[in-house]
Amino acid sequence: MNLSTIYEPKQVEDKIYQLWERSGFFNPDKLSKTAKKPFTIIMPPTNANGSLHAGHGLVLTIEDIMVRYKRMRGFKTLWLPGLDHAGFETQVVYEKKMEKEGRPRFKMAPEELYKEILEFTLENKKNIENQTRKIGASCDWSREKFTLDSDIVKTVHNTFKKLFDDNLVYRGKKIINWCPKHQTSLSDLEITDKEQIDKLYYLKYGPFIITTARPETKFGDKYVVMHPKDKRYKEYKEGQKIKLEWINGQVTATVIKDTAIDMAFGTGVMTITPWHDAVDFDIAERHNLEKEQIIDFQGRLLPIAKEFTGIKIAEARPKIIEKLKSKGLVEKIEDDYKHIVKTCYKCATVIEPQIKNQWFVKMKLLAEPAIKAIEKDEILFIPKHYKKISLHWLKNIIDWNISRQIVWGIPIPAKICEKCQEAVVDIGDEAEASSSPFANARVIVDMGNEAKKCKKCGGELRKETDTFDTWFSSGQWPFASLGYPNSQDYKTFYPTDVMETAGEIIFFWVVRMIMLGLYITKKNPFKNVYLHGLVLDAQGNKMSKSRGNVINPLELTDKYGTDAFRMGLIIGNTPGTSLALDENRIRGYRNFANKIWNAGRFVIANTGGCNIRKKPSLQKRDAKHLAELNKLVADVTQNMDDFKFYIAAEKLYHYFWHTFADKIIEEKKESLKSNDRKIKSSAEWLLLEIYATCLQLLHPFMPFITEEIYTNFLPNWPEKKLLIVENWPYTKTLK
RNA sequence: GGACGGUUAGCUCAAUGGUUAGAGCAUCGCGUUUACAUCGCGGAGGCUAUAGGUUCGAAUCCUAUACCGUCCACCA
Repeated sequence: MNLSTIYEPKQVEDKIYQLWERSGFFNPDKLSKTAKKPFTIIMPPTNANGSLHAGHGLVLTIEDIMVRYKRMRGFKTLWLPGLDHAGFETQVVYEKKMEKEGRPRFKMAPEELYKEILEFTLENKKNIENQTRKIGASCDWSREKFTLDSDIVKTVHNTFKKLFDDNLVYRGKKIINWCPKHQTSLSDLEITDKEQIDKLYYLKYGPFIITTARPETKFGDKYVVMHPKDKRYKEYKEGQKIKLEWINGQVTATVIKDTAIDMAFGTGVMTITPWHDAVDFDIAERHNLEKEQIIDFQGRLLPIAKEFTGIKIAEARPKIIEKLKSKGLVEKIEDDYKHIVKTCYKCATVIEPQIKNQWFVKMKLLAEPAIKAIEKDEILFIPKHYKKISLHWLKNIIDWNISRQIVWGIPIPAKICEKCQEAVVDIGDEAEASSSPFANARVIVDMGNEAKKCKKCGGELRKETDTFDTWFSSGQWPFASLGYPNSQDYKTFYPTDVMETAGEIIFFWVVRMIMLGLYITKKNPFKNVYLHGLVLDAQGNKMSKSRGNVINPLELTDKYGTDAFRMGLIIGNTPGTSLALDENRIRGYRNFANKIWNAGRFVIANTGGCNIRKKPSLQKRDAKHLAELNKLVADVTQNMDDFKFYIAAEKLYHYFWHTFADKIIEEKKESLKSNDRKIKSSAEWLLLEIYATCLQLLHPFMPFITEEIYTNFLPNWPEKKLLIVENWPYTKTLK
């Protein structure tokens, strides 16, 4: 190894990745026949709407470590990569792009928009795949899946049909979260609470004083609600009618008593707007009250507002108050009313609750088996506290709105009667599923055409235009991506072993995968859930485009090498806690890579004739060093099995640098000069043995440099393989 | 209002009830001995947030308090 004293990652990484890809060992079918026991990780499908960020770097590194370790342990190891169309997320990204280009989205035909986003996604695909390779991910590209592949769409449709047939899906006119900017409904998880200070208005409503922060919704209010036990209002009876003067003239109010009222808030009386408030909606449902829309889906007032019709609500509010003042209906106004408003998690627009016909999944029954599985520890969470968090959420679960009014997604395979709104789920004759991923993703899913007229009323049926919440399809990813129900892969690799993803999306994704997996396959989709935290910048701030502190992982791998980048992500990062990504640390691990390189140069130069398979009788001190190494192997193996990669990596770092390089090599320099053949050969064998073993142990963490040295510079001995499929040293110590 | 975390060296974080609580970065001193200056050797830096308790033994387990953070929740 007559090479430079500096390790040059750029001259190594691409070459080595190609070597691995050509070897075929990413594919479990190409591994040794002795590899029988499967080990499976399904990669969280990458959003196909941009580039990799540091968080992806962490996902790929952690999973690659697990996968490389298990592969070396002799498992039939599958790491299945995937891409997510990421419905709403991608459409938002694309709309922003269109906005910049000055092209309004809502003027575009849905098919056109779909086509453009598909093209955009395909462009990103190559980019993302190459970046994934740069991180060193040893995933099986031959099995790559995309959430819009026709076979995936088919699985998703079948699941939807089964839910519908089992009466677990319904189409209902319920109050939903409506984003006026994006013109779609959102699930409860896609809402961000924001604290805000507004005015609180005390208004005279007949004999009552009511409080509201949203006078613009009050046009249609005709129910006045109070707590049944409120003594202040005991003279008013349920159902009692009261004539009173309101914004646009006289109205008749009806008294309603409901325990949802907080007697301590304001005056203990409120009027309700069931169309635009979830609490009010519930009250109206309980008492079977009329509901009326006041604000349209663009956020403008409807004709019920008379002279305010067509005005945006923010603009209308002060004008309405002016009118109320002129009529003497304003009692007082508080300026510092602090309250929570719901906003769209993507654009921060204030959510306007609306009543709309939407598709919902009943979650209570689906949650029960998941609760049991988690309580019985059939699924283990790392870190443990996520068990409690999941259970708490599952036990308080509410129905899930799975329909979105966006084009970029899997169409909901249903028809709806124009007349009576009866829905038919019609998955029809789908085209045969294709085995080729992504390329065959279809723009529009073929729907069966059997149902033409409504069975109930004979009315015309129209195709549903809504698409699924993207999490509805990714919630089925473990079994869908493996080709449920008939494929050999599904039979071999499901249930999977580990689901590794960001703790942030535990409700969005992980828990829903458990529910849907159990519902469809009757099996837990995975045995372990490993959740990592956020990757923050060096100052501990969340990375965001607006803050301008986004770290591009590729810049770091370029600067310091992928191996150093990976070590920087792993060491000091315990599961579940966020990690401040400090460039200085990565530089430290680049130095470590260099240490490995130079120690290699020394070992190889001084052990030329040594055959590692022929162990000489060791000097006493050397035997002690070997015993110490074996202790390290046992410890590290245990750490790997316990998912404690941060400890394993740190131990290896320390052993290699401060024990092997600093002490053992220095000590053996004398022995290597010795004329006593016994002393010399003992030292040579020991150095080579320790060095080779360290390369094996370090390989999951630092795959490039270790493979490069192991394969290209270490002497050849019988049965030596590519490091990626070399036996994990533990198997040696077992003998 | 509920739930879940966290508090350890200047900074970022480890520590599987058991020697003297460890790393990296930063810092200070010394050192070019042909594997490596992307280096080596050495040092300084801690009442492990606070107060109790359990234990032969606690950073670690329990209780309370304080502060920081995250998530969930329908107060108009």
